Amino acid sequence: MSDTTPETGNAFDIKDFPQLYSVLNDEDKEFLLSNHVVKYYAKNDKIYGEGEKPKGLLCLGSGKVKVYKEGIGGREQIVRMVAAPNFLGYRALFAEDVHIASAVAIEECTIFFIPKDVVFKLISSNSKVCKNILRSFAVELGFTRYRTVSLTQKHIRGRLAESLLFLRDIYGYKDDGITLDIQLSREDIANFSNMTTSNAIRTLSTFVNEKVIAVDGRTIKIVDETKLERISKLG
Amino acid sequence: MSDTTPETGNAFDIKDFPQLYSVLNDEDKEFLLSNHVVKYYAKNDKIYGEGEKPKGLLCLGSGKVKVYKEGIGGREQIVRMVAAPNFLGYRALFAEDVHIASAVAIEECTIFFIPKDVVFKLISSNSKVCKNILRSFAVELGFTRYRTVSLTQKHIRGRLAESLLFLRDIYGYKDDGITLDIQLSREDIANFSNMTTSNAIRTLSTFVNEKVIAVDGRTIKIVDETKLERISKLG
DNA sequence: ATAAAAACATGTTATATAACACAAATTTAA
DNA sequence: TTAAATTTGTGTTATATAACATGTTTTTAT
Repeated sequence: MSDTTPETGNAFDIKDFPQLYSVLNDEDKEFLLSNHVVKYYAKNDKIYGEGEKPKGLLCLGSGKVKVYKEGIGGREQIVRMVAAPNFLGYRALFAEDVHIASAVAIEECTIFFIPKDVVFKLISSNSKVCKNILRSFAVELGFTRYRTVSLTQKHIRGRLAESLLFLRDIYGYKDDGITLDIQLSREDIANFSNMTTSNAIRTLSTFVNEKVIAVDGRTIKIVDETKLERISKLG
Repeated sequence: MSDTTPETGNAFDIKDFPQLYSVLNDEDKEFLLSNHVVKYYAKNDKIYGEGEKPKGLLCLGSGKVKVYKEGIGGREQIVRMVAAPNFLGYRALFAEDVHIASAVAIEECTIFFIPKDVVFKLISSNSKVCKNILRSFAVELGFTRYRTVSLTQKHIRGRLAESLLFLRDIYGYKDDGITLDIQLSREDIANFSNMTTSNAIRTLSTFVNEKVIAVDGRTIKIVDETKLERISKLG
Protein backbone atom coordinates (compact mmCIF):
# COMPACT_ATOMS: atom_id res chain seq x y z
CA MET A 1 0.00 0.00 0.00
CA SER A 2 1.22 3.47 -0.81
CA ASP A 3 0.15 6.84 0.54
CA THR A 4 1.11 8.72 -2.59
CA THR A 5 -1.10 9.34 -5.58
CA PRO A 6 -1.28 6.49 -8.06
CA GLU A 7 0.48 6.71 -11.41
CA THR A 8 -2.77 7.03 -13.30
CA GLY A 9 -3.42 10.22 -11.40
CA ASN A 10 -7.16 9.57 -11.12
CA ALA A 11 -8.28 11.95 -8.41
CA PHE A 12 -10.98 9.93 -6.68
CA ASP A 13 -12.16 11.36 -3.43
CA ILE A 14 -14.71 10.48 -0.80
CA LYS A 15 -17.25 12.90 -2.29
CA ASP A 16 -17.66 10.31 -5.02
CA PHE A 17 -18.68 7.63 -2.51
CA PRO A 18 -22.46 7.98 -2.52
CA GLN A 19 -23.33 5.40 0.16
CA LEU A 20 -21.77 7.77 2.69
CA TYR A 21 -21.16 11.27 1.46
CA SER A 22 -24.36 11.98 -0.42
CA VAL A 23 -26.62 11.32 2.58
CA LEU A 24 -24.75 13.57 5.04
CA ASN A 25 -25.71 17.09 6.09
CA ASP A 26 -23.17 19.88 5.64
CA GLU A 27 -21.78 19.60 9.14
CA ASP A 28 -21.21 15.84 8.89
CA LYS A 29 -19.70 16.24 5.42
CA GLU A 30 -17.16 18.62 6.90
CA PHE A 31 -16.53 16.18 9.74
CA LEU A 32 -16.02 13.25 7.39
CA LEU A 33 -13.77 15.20 5.01
CA SER A 34 -11.36 16.06 7.80
CA ASN A 35 -11.54 12.63 9.42
CA HIS A 36 -10.64 10.07 6.82
CA VAL A 37 -7.53 8.85 5.05
CA VAL A 38 -7.17 8.05 1.34
CA LYS A 39 -5.07 4.98 0.61
CA TYR A 40 -3.82 3.60 -2.69
CA TYR A 41 -3.13 -0.05 -3.37
CA ALA A 42 -1.31 -1.55 -6.32
CA LYS A 43 -2.38 -4.74 -8.07
CA ASN A 44 -1.89 -7.81 -5.82
CA ASP A 45 -1.46 -5.66 -2.66
CA LYS A 46 -3.03 -7.19 0.43
CA ILE A 47 -5.61 -4.87 2.00
CA TYR A 48 -6.29 -6.92 5.12
CA GLY A 49 -5.77 -10.48 6.27
CA GLU A 50 -7.58 -13.15 8.30
CA GLY A 51 -7.15 -12.62 12.01
CA GLU A 52 -6.51 -8.86 11.84
CA LYS A 53 -8.65 -6.47 13.83
CA PRO A 54 -10.42 -3.75 11.84
CA LYS A 55 -9.60 -0.20 12.95
CA GLY A 56 -12.29 1.45 10.89
CA LEU A 57 -14.49 1.31 7.83
CA LEU A 58 -12.99 0.77 4.37
CA CYS A 59 -14.75 2.25 1.36
CA LEU A 60 -13.60 1.05 -2.03
CA GLY A 61 -13.64 4.24 -4.13
CA SER A 62 -12.07 2.80 -7.27
CA GLY A 63 -10.61 -0.50 -8.41
CA LYS A 64 -11.48 -4.15 -7.89
CA VAL A 65 -10.94 -6.41 -4.89
CA LYS A 66 -11.24 -10.12 -4.17
CA VAL A 67 -12.15 -11.35 -0.69
CA TYR A 68 -11.23 -14.93 0.14
CA LYS A 69 -11.06 -17.39 2.99
CA GLU A 70 -8.42 -20.03 3.58
CA GLY A 71 -10.13 -23.41 3.66
CA ILE A 72 -9.06 -27.01 4.22
CA GLY A 73 -5.40 -27.56 3.32
CA GLY A 74 -4.93 -23.92 2.37
CA ARG A 75 -7.47 -24.20 -0.43
CA GLU A 76 -8.71 -20.69 -1.08
CA GLN A 77 -12.39 -19.87 -1.53
CA ILE A 78 -13.25 -16.46 -2.96
CA VAL A 79 -16.34 -15.34 -1.04
CA ARG A 80 -16.78 -11.92 -2.62
CA MET A 81 -15.72 -9.98 -5.68
CA VAL A 82 -16.01 -6.26 -5.00
CA ALA A 83 -16.54 -3.38 -7.41
CA ALA A 84 -16.40 0.30 -6.49
CA PRO A 85 -18.12 2.06 -4.85
CA ASN A 86 -18.65 -0.40 -2.03
CA PHE A 87 -17.97 -1.00 1.64
CA LEU A 88 -15.15 -3.41 2.36
CA GLY A 89 -14.15 -5.40 5.43
CA TYR A 90 -17.06 -3.98 7.42
CA ARG A 91 -18.41 -7.30 8.69
CA ALA A 92 -15.64 -7.66 11.26
CA LEU A 93 -16.08 -4.03 12.34
CA PHE A 94 -19.77 -4.38 13.17
CA ALA A 95 -19.46 -7.87 14.62
CA GLU A 96 -16.65 -6.53 16.83
CA ASP A 97 -14.61 -9.42 15.57
CA VAL A 98 -11.37 -10.01 13.68
CA HIS A 99 -11.41 -10.37 9.91
CA ILE A 100 -12.39 -13.90 8.90
CA ALA A 101 -11.31 -13.37 5.30
CA SER A 102 -8.51 -11.64 3.43
CA ALA A 103 -8.80 -8.89 0.81
CA VAL A 104 -6.44 -8.36 -2.12
CA ALA A 105 -6.49 -5.68 -4.80
CA ILE A 106 -6.89 -7.33 -8.19
CA GLU A 107 -6.18 -4.01 -9.84
CA GLU A 108 -5.07 -0.59 -8.60
CA CYS A 109 -7.45 0.66 -5.89
CA THR A 110 -8.39 3.79 -4.02
CA ILE A 111 -9.72 3.17 -0.54
CA PHE A 112 -11.12 5.65 1.95
CA PHE A 113 -10.39 4.71 5.52
CA ILE A 114 -12.74 6.05 8.20
CA PRO A 115 -11.73 5.46 11.84
CA LYS A 116 -14.09 3.41 13.97
CA ASP A 117 -15.21 6.23 16.26
CA VAL A 118 -15.89 8.50 13.30
CA VAL A 119 -18.06 5.80 11.71
CA PHE A 120 -20.12 5.30 14.86
CA LYS A 121 -20.52 9.04 15.31
CA LEU A 122 -21.84 9.35 11.75
CA ILE A 123 -24.23 6.43 12.28
CA SER A 124 -25.55 8.02 15.48
CA SER A 125 -26.17 11.39 13.91
CA ASN A 126 -27.50 10.17 10.59
CA SER A 127 -29.88 7.26 10.19
CA LYS A 128 -29.49 7.26 6.42
CA VAL A 129 -25.87 6.20 6.81
CA CYS A 130 -27.11 3.39 9.00
CA LYS A 131 -29.70 2.35 6.45
CA ASN A 132 -27.11 2.27 3.67
CA ILE A 133 -24.84 0.02 5.66
CA LEU A 134 -27.82 -2.17 6.61
CA ARG A 135 -28.70 -2.45 2.93
CA SER A 136 -25.14 -3.44 2.03
CA PHE A 137 -25.24 -6.18 4.64
CA ALA A 138 -28.64 -7.38 3.52
CA VAL A 139 -27.63 -7.56 -0.14
CA GLU A 140 -24.38 -9.32 0.66
CA LEU A 141 -26.02 -11.82 2.98
CA GLY A 142 -28.50 -12.63 0.24
CA PHE A 143 -25.71 -13.13 -2.26
CA THR A 144 -23.74 -15.33 0.13
CA ARG A 145 -26.73 -17.54 0.94
CA TYR A 146 -27.59 -17.91 -2.70
CA ARG A 147 -24.01 -18.92 -3.39
CA THR A 148 -23.92 -21.46 -0.60
CA VAL A 149 -26.73 -23.34 -2.28
CA SER A 150 -25.27 -23.00 -5.79
CA LEU A 151 -21.77 -24.00 -4.84
CA THR A 152 -22.97 -27.05 -2.93
CA GLN A 153 -25.71 -28.23 -5.28
CA LYS A 154 -24.81 -27.23 -8.84
CA HIS A 155 -22.46 -29.26 -10.98
CA ILE A 156 -19.23 -27.87 -12.36
CA ARG A 157 -20.74 -26.46 -15.56
CA GLY A 158 -23.51 -24.75 -13.63
CA ARG A 159 -21.14 -23.33 -11.06
CA LEU A 160 -18.78 -21.92 -13.65
CA ALA A 161 -21.61 -20.48 -15.75
CA GLU A 162 -23.07 -18.83 -12.65
CA SER A 163 -19.70 -17.36 -11.70
CA LEU A 164 -19.29 -15.81 -15.12
CA LEU A 165 -22.76 -14.31 -14.87
CA PHE A 166 -21.97 -12.92 -11.42
CA LEU A 167 -18.78 -11.35 -12.77
CA ARG A 168 -20.93 -9.76 -15.46
CA ASP A 169 -23.38 -8.46 -12.86
CA ILE A 170 -20.63 -7.09 -10.63
CA TYR A 171 -18.20 -5.61 -13.16
CA GLY A 172 -20.26 -5.36 -16.32
CA TYR A 173 -19.05 -5.37 -19.91
CA LYS A 174 -16.47 -3.24 -21.66
CA ASP A 175 -17.64 -0.84 -24.37
CA ASP A 176 -18.12 -3.64 -26.92
CA GLY A 177 -20.94 -5.02 -24.78
CA ILE A 178 -19.64 -8.58 -24.60
CA THR A 179 -16.18 -8.50 -23.00
CA LEU A 180 -16.21 -8.96 -19.22
CA ASP A 181 -14.60 -5.94 -17.56
CA ILE A 182 -12.45 -8.08 -15.27
CA GLN A 183 -9.28 -10.12 -15.80
CA LEU A 184 -8.81 -13.14 -13.57
CA SER A 185 -6.40 -16.06 -13.54
CA ARG A 186 -7.88 -19.51 -14.11
CA GLU A 187 -7.01 -20.22 -10.50
CA ASP A 188 -9.08 -17.25 -9.26
CA ILE A 189 -12.00 -18.34 -11.43
CA ALA A 190 -11.67 -21.83 -9.94
CA ASN A 191 -11.50 -20.49 -6.38
CA PHE A 192 -14.58 -18.38 -7.00
CA SER A 193 -16.46 -21.36 -8.44
CA ASN A 194 -15.40 -24.03 -5.96
CA MET A 195 -13.51 -26.30 -8.31
CA THR A 196 -9.93 -27.22 -9.14
CA THR A 197 -7.97 -25.06 -11.57
CA SER A 198 -7.79 -27.97 -14.03
CA ASN A 199 -11.55 -28.30 -14.08
CA ALA A 200 -12.03 -24.54 -14.50
CA ILE A 201 -9.69 -24.58 -17.51
CA ARG A 202 -11.33 -27.69 -18.95
CA THR A 203 -14.84 -26.37 -18.53
CA LEU A 204 -13.97 -22.95 -19.95
CA SER A 205 -12.65 -24.80 -23.02
CA THR A 206 -15.87 -26.73 -23.47
CA PHE A 207 -17.82 -23.45 -23.19
CA VAL A 208 -15.60 -22.05 -25.95
CA ASN A 209 -16.23 -25.16 -28.10
CA GLU A 210 -19.95 -24.77 -27.49
CA LYS A 211 -19.66 -21.11 -28.58
CA VAL A 212 -21.05 -19.85 -25.28
CA ILE A 213 -17.99 -17.75 -24.54
CA ALA A 214 -14.80 -16.68 -26.32
CA VAL A 215 -11.48 -16.61 -24.52
CA ASP A 216 -8.23 -14.83 -25.32
CA GLY A 217 -5.80 -15.24 -22.47
CA ARG A 218 -7.55 -13.77 -19.45
CA THR A 219 -10.05 -11.86 -21.53
CA ILE A 220 -13.47 -13.47 -21.58
CA LYS A 221 -16.33 -12.57 -23.90
CA ILE A 222 -19.82 -13.83 -23.22
CA VAL A 223 -21.02 -14.76 -26.69
CA ASP A 224 -24.33 -16.45 -25.85
CA GLU A 225 -25.82 -15.03 -22.66
CA THR A 226 -29.04 -17.03 -22.96
CA LYS A 227 -27.19 -20.32 -23.25
CA LEU A 228 -24.93 -19.40 -20.32
CA GLU A 229 -27.95 -18.58 -18.19
CA ARG A 230 -29.52 -21.90 -19.14
CA ILE A 231 -26.37 -23.79 -18.15
CA SER A 232 -26.28 -21.90 -14.86
CA LYS A 233 -29.94 -22.56 -14.14
CA LEU A 234 -29.95 -26.26 -14.96
CA GLY A 235 -27.09 -26.75 -12.50
CA MET B 1 -50.36 -19.45 12.87
CA SER B 2 -52.69 -18.64 15.72
CA ASP B 3 -53.40 -15.34 17.45
CA THR B 4 -54.42 -16.92 20.73
CA THR B 5 -52.13 -17.73 23.61
CA PRO B 6 -50.29 -21.03 23.27
CA GLU B 7 -51.27 -24.03 25.39
CA THR B 8 -48.13 -23.81 27.49
CA GLY B 9 -49.29 -20.40 28.61
CA ASN B 10 -45.75 -18.97 28.65
CA ALA B 11 -46.32 -15.23 28.68
CA PHE B 12 -43.44 -13.98 26.58
CA ASP B 13 -43.63 -10.37 25.64
CA ILE B 14 -41.50 -7.92 23.74
CA LYS B 15 -39.99 -6.57 26.95
CA ASP B 16 -38.01 -9.80 27.02
CA PHE B 17 -36.47 -9.07 23.62
CA PRO B 18 -33.25 -7.30 24.60
CA GLN B 19 -31.92 -6.48 21.11
CA LEU B 20 -34.78 -4.00 20.80
CA TYR B 21 -36.57 -3.16 24.02
CA SER B 22 -33.65 -2.77 26.40
CA VAL B 23 -31.94 -0.06 24.33
CA LEU B 24 -35.01 2.16 23.92
CA ASN B 25 -35.82 5.28 25.91
CA ASP B 26 -39.17 5.47 27.72
CA GLU B 27 -40.96 7.23 24.90
CA ASP B 28 -39.83 4.71 22.28
CA LYS B 29 -40.69 1.83 24.61
CA GLU B 30 -44.24 3.14 24.81
CA PHE B 31 -44.31 3.56 21.04
CA LEU B 32 -43.08 0.01 20.44
CA LEU B 33 -45.44 -1.53 23.00
CA SER B 34 -48.47 -0.06 21.29
CA ASN B 35 -47.19 -0.76 17.77
CA HIS B 36 -46.42 -4.42 17.53
CA VAL B 37 -48.33 -7.68 17.25
CA VAL B 38 -47.59 -10.92 19.12
CA LYS B 39 -48.03 -14.04 17.00
CA TYR B 40 -47.94 -17.68 18.01
CA TYR B 41 -46.88 -20.51 15.73
CA ALA B 42 -47.30 -24.23 16.34
CA LYS B 43 -44.66 -26.80 15.44
CA ASN B 44 -44.25 -27.12 11.63
CA ASP B 45 -46.13 -23.86 10.94
CA LYS B 46 -44.69 -21.86 8.09
CA ILE B 47 -43.66 -18.34 9.16
CA TYR B 48 -42.79 -17.00 5.72
CA GLY B 49 -41.99 -18.40 2.31
CA GLU B 50 -39.66 -17.70 -0.59
CA GLY B 51 -40.97 -14.92 -2.82
CA GLU B 52 -43.09 -13.22 -0.15
CA LYS B 53 -42.56 -9.55 0.61
CA PRO B 54 -41.78 -8.69 4.24
CA LYS B 55 -44.19 -6.26 5.87
CA GLY B 56 -42.10 -5.66 8.96
CA LEU B 57 -39.51 -7.01 11.33
CA LEU B 58 -39.96 -10.40 13.00
CA CYS B 59 -38.44 -10.98 16.42
CA LEU B 60 -38.30 -14.56 17.64
CA GLY B 61 -39.23 -14.25 21.32
CA SER B 62 -39.40 -17.94 22.12
CA GLY B 63 -39.09 -21.22 20.27
CA LYS B 64 -36.87 -22.53 17.48
CA VAL B 65 -36.98 -21.89 13.73
CA LYS B 66 -35.28 -23.33 10.65
CA VAL B 67 -34.62 -21.16 7.61
CA TYR B 68 -34.08 -22.97 4.33
CA LYS B 69 -33.74 -22.40 0.61
CA GLU B 70 -35.10 -24.56 -2.16
CA GLY B 71 -32.20 -25.67 -4.32
CA ILE B 72 -31.75 -27.74 -7.48
CA GLY B 73 -34.57 -30.24 -7.96
CA GLY B 74 -36.36 -29.06 -4.81
CA ARG B 75 -33.45 -30.15 -2.64
CA GLU B 76 -33.69 -28.11 0.55
CA GLN B 77 -30.68 -26.44 2.13
CA ILE B 78 -31.06 -25.18 5.69
CA VAL B 79 -29.16 -21.89 5.79
CA ARG B 80 -29.91 -20.90 9.39
CA MET B 81 -31.08 -22.46 12.64
CA VAL B 82 -32.52 -19.75 14.88
CA ALA B 83 -32.78 -19.65 18.68
CA ALA B 84 -34.66 -16.97 20.64
CA PRO B 85 -34.18 -14.10 21.12
CA ASN B 86 -33.21 -13.25 17.57
CA PHE B 87 -34.26 -11.26 14.54
CA LEU B 88 -35.89 -13.28 11.80
CA GLY B 89 -36.54 -12.64 8.12
CA TYR B 90 -34.93 -9.21 8.31
CA ARG B 91 -32.57 -9.59 5.35
CA ALA B 92 -35.38 -9.11 2.84
CA LEU B 93 -36.71 -6.12 4.79
CA PHE B 94 -33.45 -4.18 4.68
CA ALA B 95 -32.53 -5.25 1.16
CA GLU B 96 -36.01 -4.07 0.07
CA ASP B 97 -36.37 -7.47 -1.53
CA VAL B 98 -38.63 -10.50 -1.28
CA HIS B 99 -37.72 -13.38 1.02
CA ILE B 100 -35.18 -15.67 -0.64
CA ALA B 101 -35.67 -18.37 1.97
CA SER B 102 -38.53 -19.93 3.94
CA ALA B 103 -38.92 -20.12 7.71
CA VAL B 104 -40.68 -22.90 9.61
CA ALA B 105 -41.24 -23.29 13.35
CA ILE B 106 -39.54 -26.47 14.54
CA GLU B 107 -41.25 -26.08 17.88
CA GLU B 108 -43.91 -23.73 19.27
CA CYS B 109 -42.84 -20.10 18.78
CA THR B 110 -43.70 -16.62 19.94
CA ILE B 111 -42.92 -13.94 17.38
CA PHE B 112 -43.20 -10.17 17.75
CA PHE B 113 -44.14 -8.47 14.52
CA ILE B 114 -43.12 -4.82 14.13
CA PRO B 115 -44.47 -2.99 11.07
CA LYS B 116 -41.91 -1.63 8.61
CA ASP B 117 -42.54 2.07 9.28
CA VAL B 118 -42.33 1.51 13.04
CA VAL B 119 -38.97 -0.22 12.60
CA PHE B 120 -37.54 2.60 10.52
CA LYS B 121 -38.83 5.18 12.96
CA LEU B 122 -37.11 3.37 15.83
CA ILE B 123 -33.88 3.11 13.86
CA SER B 124 -33.99 6.83 13.08
CA SER B 125 -34.54 7.87 16.67
CA ASN B 126 -32.23 5.38 18.31
CA SER B 127 -28.81 4.46 16.95
CA LYS B 128 -28.44 1.59 19.41
CA VAL B 129 -31.28 -0.24 17.68
CA CYS B 130 -29.42 0.26 14.44
CA LYS B 131 -26.18 -1.04 15.92
CA ASN B 132 -27.93 -4.15 17.25
CA ILE B 133 -29.36 -4.96 13.85
CA LEU B 134 -26.00 -4.25 12.23
CA ARG B 135 -24.38 -6.65 14.68
CA SER B 136 -26.95 -9.35 13.90
CA PHE B 137 -26.22 -8.99 10.21
CA ALA B 138 -22.47 -9.03 10.76
CA VAL B 139 -22.60 -12.16 12.91
CA GLU B 140 -24.88 -13.95 10.49
CA LEU B 141 -22.83 -13.01 7.45
CA GLY B 142 -19.77 -14.39 9.21
CA PHE B 143 -21.55 -17.62 9.99
CA THR B 144 -22.83 -17.97 6.42
CA ARG B 145 -19.41 -17.38 4.89
CA TYR B 146 -17.78 -19.81 7.24
CA ARG B 147 -20.41 -22.38 6.29
CA THR B 148 -19.96 -21.86 2.58
CA VAL B 149 -16.35 -22.93 2.90
CA SER B 150 -17.12 -25.86 5.23
CA LEU B 151 -19.99 -27.20 3.19
CA THR B 152 -18.02 -27.05 -0.03
CA GLN B 153 -14.64 -28.23 1.24
CA LYS B 154 -15.16 -30.58 4.18
CA HIS B 155 -15.99 -34.24 3.72
CA ILE B 156 -19.19 -35.79 5.04
CA ARG B 157 -17.83 -36.65 8.48
CA GLY B 158 -16.43 -33.17 8.97
CA ARG B 159 -19.63 -31.51 7.77
CA LEU B 160 -21.83 -33.55 10.07
CA ALA B 161 -19.51 -33.07 13.05
CA GLU B 162 -19.51 -29.32 12.41
CA SER B 163 -23.30 -29.22 12.18
CA LEU B 164 -23.65 -30.97 15.53
CA LEU B 165 -21.24 -28.49 17.09
CA PHE B 166 -23.19 -25.58 15.59
CA LEU B 167 -26.41 -26.99 17.03
CA ARG B 168 -24.67 -27.12 20.39
CA ASP B 169 -23.51 -23.50 20.03
CA ILE B 170 -26.96 -22.30 18.98
CA TYR B 171 -29.27 -24.30 21.28
CA GLY B 172 -26.91 -25.55 23.97
CA TYR B 173 -27.30 -28.60 26.17
CA LYS B 174 -30.14 -29.75 28.39
CA ASP B 175 -29.56 -29.82 32.17
CA ASP B 176 -27.49 -33.01 31.97
CA GLY B 177 -24.83 -31.08 30.07
CA ILE B 178 -24.53 -33.51 27.16
CA THR B 179 -27.95 -33.78 25.48
CA LEU B 180 -28.46 -31.32 22.60
CA ASP B 181 -31.46 -29.11 23.32
CA ILE B 182 -32.93 -29.59 19.84
CA GLN B 183 -34.78 -32.43 18.14
CA LEU B 184 -34.37 -32.74 14.39
CA SER B 185 -35.31 -35.35 11.84
CA ARG B 186 -32.45 -37.08 10.04
CA GLU B 187 -33.63 -35.28 6.93
CA ASP B 188 -33.23 -31.87 8.59
CA ILE B 189 -29.77 -32.81 9.83
CA ALA B 190 -28.90 -33.85 6.28
CA ASN B 191 -30.29 -30.64 4.81
CA PHE B 192 -28.31 -28.59 7.31
CA SER B 193 -25.12 -30.50 6.51
CA ASN B 194 -25.42 -30.67 2.73
CA MET B 195 -25.71 -34.43 2.32
CA THR B 196 -28.34 -37.04 1.54
CA THR B 197 -30.53 -38.35 4.35
CA SER B 198 -29.01 -41.82 3.89
CA ASN B 199 -25.52 -40.49 4.43
CA ALA B 200 -26.57 -38.47 7.48
CA ILE B 201 -28.07 -41.61 9.03
CA ARG B 202 -25.05 -43.71 8.11
CA THR B 203 -22.54 -41.20 9.45
CA LEU B 204 -24.48 -40.64 12.67
CA SER B 205 -24.30 -44.43 13.15
CA THR B 206 -20.53 -44.49 12.70
CA PHE B 207 -20.22 -41.64 15.22
CA VAL B 208 -22.25 -43.74 17.66
CA ASN B 209 -19.98 -46.74 17.02
CA GLU B 210 -16.95 -44.54 17.61
CA LYS B 211 -18.52 -43.40 20.89
CA VAL B 212 -18.44 -39.74 19.82
CA ILE B 213 -22.19 -39.31 20.23
CA ALA B 214 -25.11 -41.31 21.61
CA VAL B 215 -28.44 -41.37 19.80
CA ASP B 216 -31.92 -42.31 20.99
CA GLY B 217 -34.48 -41.52 18.33
CA ARG B 218 -34.10 -37.80 17.68
CA THR B 219 -32.27 -37.17 20.93
CA ILE B 220 -28.55 -36.69 20.45
CA LYS B 221 -25.95 -36.64 23.20
CA ILE B 222 -22.44 -35.41 22.52
CA VAL B 223 -20.33 -37.91 24.41
CA ASP B 224 -16.86 -36.88 23.27
CA GLU B 225 -16.73 -33.19 22.41
CA THR B 226 -12.98 -33.16 21.79
CA LYS B 227 -13.20 -36.00 19.31
CA LEU B 228 -16.13 -34.34 17.55
CA GLU B 229 -14.19 -31.10 17.28
CA ARG B 230 -11.25 -32.99 15.85
CA ILE B 231 -13.43 -34.65 13.23
CA SER B 232 -14.94 -31.28 12.33
CA LYS B 233 -11.54 -29.61 12.08
CA LEU B 234 -9.85 -32.27 9.97
CA GLY B 235 -12.67 -31.99 7.47
C1' DA C 1 -56.87 -51.84 16.18
C1' DT C 2 -55.46 -51.65 11.68
C1' DA C 3 -53.95 -49.61 7.56
C1' DA C 4 -51.22 -46.16 5.46
C1' DA C 5 -47.62 -43.14 5.52
C1' DA C 6 -43.49 -41.35 7.02
C1' DA C 7 -39.02 -41.91 8.95
C1' DC C 8 -35.10 -44.71 9.75
C1' DA C 9 -31.57 -48.02 8.37
C1' DT C 10 -28.19 -50.43 5.39
C1' DG C 11 -26.16 -52.50 1.36
C1' DT C 12 -24.85 -51.86 -3.74
C1' DT C 13 -23.88 -49.28 -7.90
C1' DA C 14 -22.95 -45.28 -10.67
C1' DT C 15 -20.74 -41.03 -11.40
C1' DA C 16 -18.96 -36.37 -10.81
C1' DT C 17 -14.95 -34.47 -9.77
C1' DA C 18 -10.60 -34.31 -7.20
C1' DA C 19 -6.03 -35.83 -7.57
C1' DC C 20 -2.24 -36.83 -10.22
C1' DA C 21 0.94 -36.65 -14.03
C1' DC C 22 3.00 -34.30 -17.58
C1' DA C 23 3.56 -31.05 -21.48
C1' DA C 24 3.25 -26.50 -23.63
C1' DA C 25 2.94 -21.72 -23.36
C1' DT C 26 3.66 -17.52 -21.13
C1' DT C 27 5.61 -14.45 -17.79
C1' DT C 28 9.20 -13.03 -14.68
C1' DA C 29 13.77 -12.67 -13.18
C1' DA C 30 18.75 -12.80 -13.68
C1' DT D 1 18.40 -13.76 -24.00
C1' DT D 2 18.51 -17.39 -21.20
C1' DA D 3 16.96 -19.73 -17.38
C1' DA D 4 13.46 -20.31 -13.98
C1' DA D 5 9.02 -19.97 -12.52
C1' DT D 6 4.34 -19.60 -13.20
C1' DT D 7 0.21 -20.34 -15.69
C1' DT D 8 -2.39 -22.85 -18.93
C1' DG D 9 -3.85 -27.11 -21.02
C1' DT D 10 -5.10 -32.20 -21.40
C1' DG D 11 -5.32 -37.05 -20.43
C1' DT D 12 -5.80 -40.83 -16.74
C1' DT D 13 -6.94 -42.72 -12.33
C1' DA D 14 -8.90 -42.84 -7.80
C1' DT D 15 -12.52 -41.89 -4.68
C1' DA D 16 -16.18 -39.59 -2.10
C1' DT D 17 -20.71 -39.49 -2.21
C1' DA D 18 -25.17 -39.36 -4.63
C1' DA D 19 -28.51 -42.39 -6.39
C1' DC D 20 -30.95 -46.45 -6.03
C1' DA D 21 -33.04 -50.49 -3.97
C1' DT D 22 -35.15 -52.69 -0.26
C1' DG D 23 -36.43 -53.76 4.42
C1' DT D 24 -37.64 -52.27 9.15
C1' DT D 25 -39.43 -49.34 12.50
C1' DT D 26 -42.16 -45.58 14.08
C1' DT D 27 -45.80 -42.31 13.61
C1' DT D 28 -50.19 -40.78 11.99
C1' DA D 29 -54.77 -41.30 10.49
C1' DT D 30 -59.14 -43.80 10.29
